[in-house]
Amino acid sequence: MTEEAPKSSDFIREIITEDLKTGKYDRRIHTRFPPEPNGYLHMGHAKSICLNFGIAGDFSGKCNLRFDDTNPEKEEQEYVNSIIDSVRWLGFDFGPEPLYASDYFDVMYHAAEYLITAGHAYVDSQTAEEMRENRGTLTSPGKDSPFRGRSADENLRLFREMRDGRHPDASMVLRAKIDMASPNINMRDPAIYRIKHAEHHRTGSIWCIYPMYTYAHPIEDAIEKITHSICTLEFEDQRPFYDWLLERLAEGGLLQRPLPRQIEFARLNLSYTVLSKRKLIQLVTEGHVRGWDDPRMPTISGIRRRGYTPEAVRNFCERIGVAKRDSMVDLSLLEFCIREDLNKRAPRVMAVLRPLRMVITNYPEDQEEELDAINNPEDPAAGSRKVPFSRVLYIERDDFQENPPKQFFRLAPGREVRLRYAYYITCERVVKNEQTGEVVELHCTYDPKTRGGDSPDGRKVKATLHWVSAKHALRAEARLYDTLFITPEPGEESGDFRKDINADSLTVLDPVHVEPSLEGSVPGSTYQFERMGYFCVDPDTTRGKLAFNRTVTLKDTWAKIQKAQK
RNA sequence: UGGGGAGUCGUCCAAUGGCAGGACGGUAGACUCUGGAUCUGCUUAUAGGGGUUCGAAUCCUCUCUCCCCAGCCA
Repeated sequence: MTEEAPKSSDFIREIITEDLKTGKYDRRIHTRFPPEPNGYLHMGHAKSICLNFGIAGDFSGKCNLRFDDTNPEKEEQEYVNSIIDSVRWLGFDFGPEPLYASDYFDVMYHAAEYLITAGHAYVDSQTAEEMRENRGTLTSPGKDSPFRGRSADENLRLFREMRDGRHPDASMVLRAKIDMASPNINMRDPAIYRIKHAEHHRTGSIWCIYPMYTYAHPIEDAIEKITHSICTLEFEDQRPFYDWLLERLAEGGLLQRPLPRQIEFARLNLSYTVLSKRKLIQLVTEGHVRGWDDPRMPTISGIRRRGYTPEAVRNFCERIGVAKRDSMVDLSLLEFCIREDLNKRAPRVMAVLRPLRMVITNYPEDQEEELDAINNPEDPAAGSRKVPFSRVLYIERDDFQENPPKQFFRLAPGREVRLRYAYYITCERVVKNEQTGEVVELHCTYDPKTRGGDSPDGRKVKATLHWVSAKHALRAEARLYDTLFITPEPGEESGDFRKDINADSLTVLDPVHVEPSLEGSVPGSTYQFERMGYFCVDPDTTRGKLAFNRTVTLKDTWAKIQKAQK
């Protein structure tokens, strides 16, 4: 079988294609996505997930979901659950169960004993401060620890005592013995095992020593026979150690070749948002948002609740590409992707967000009729539905102006417009609150001959308005979201991203009036509110009241004109 | 001032010695019972200098700028 080059390629897929050609890994491709369960997954992880699982798919390989759970103090089962959920939601299959680094603790421990025996590791009894001082600086070499010369026997004895709980946290640490003068600080005898008398979410209190990421990760990859270990740029300096460790272990016969290869790519940055676990956790704990799945959050659970689809996210990840240069992706691309997807699949409905009452004065008081409305012009198979019409309606407040500027061609006094799928109407009278001058109601007349929205005499109107029948409308709540931050790079100026938080990122509209066909909509279902945007039903919905999240607005030419005029 | 990376339209990604291209954005228009969608046009880039070559974004060289590394975090 000949491997076909994938359609969308990148430097990583090129490396893989080459490895396949040379038979380096016996024509086998195996990647992994290795999150630490210490937070919720976000869009940056989505990029990595799509890359790793995408490559597995492209090259008929496999991709493991593996929890990198080597630090019990920060990890929780709740995070494990949410991560599993997010990966599945994105549409990727890792089999019935994920894998866990903690399942390899025994192997890692024995590998450490081997390293000690072979003279490649030693127990250091320096304090953390002493270790830091002796590490040197970026420009000056480090100094050997006074404990560096301990015999293998003593090291082994001490390491076992560490394992057996005979020493308190931070009293000693196992270090790889490499070169304290290396220009690469990561090679200056990095710590590989530390003492932590902490309960692990999976191994409980079996262990009181835990491997460091630096040490654990290469071994995890090797155990799983990963071929290409793909990670982000900040691990680039770590690669020499990754290779060093695996080589030592292979030499000792603890691992078999071919060894996995680490490849680094640039992490995702998205304008007007933050993508770092530390910052996201802060947004949650400090109450800037309502939780990890707040629809304003760039977490997978957040965008999901916001109404994004897995298809849109995957498409986004494909469009942003993969490279090694630092970059900042425009939020507009993400929005484009979700509009593109929802345009094809979201049923259209009419909903009035900011209602203005309209009375059709020449429409009989007790008359009602049902008008045909198309469910999705992009999808003929979606069919049509009936929408009730009556004498009193709601239209959008923004669709009327008493003194319209030249480019405004919606409703105004004396002007005729179309009510979508209904009739042509003409504004005859504007009713105002005498005190405030606020427009409270419009009196209009309709042309019965235009039923359905077409004029037999061929006369044109410049605007079509959405509406709902007041009597039939369902009252609902709508949550409109704006970016969580007011600057493209939050915190860039001040150094504190919280200073750039958008105070108006959430607008709750209540009540909004939606057409009765929405009755009984279930959480997660998505609609296009015609002319307003894409909305999805929030889990907060109760039997009596629908709650909607605005996923994204429609492209709005009129808003653009208004903005340009300011 | 050590080491490791990276510099191509406003943004993201291509071009692997042979016409710098695509997408998003922006903009102008066509069409339209969503100021939506769709379609069309336009817009703008190889960090800088020197060199090799018939020919350089690509190779060599010098310079500049940006990012990462001094956790018993990952």
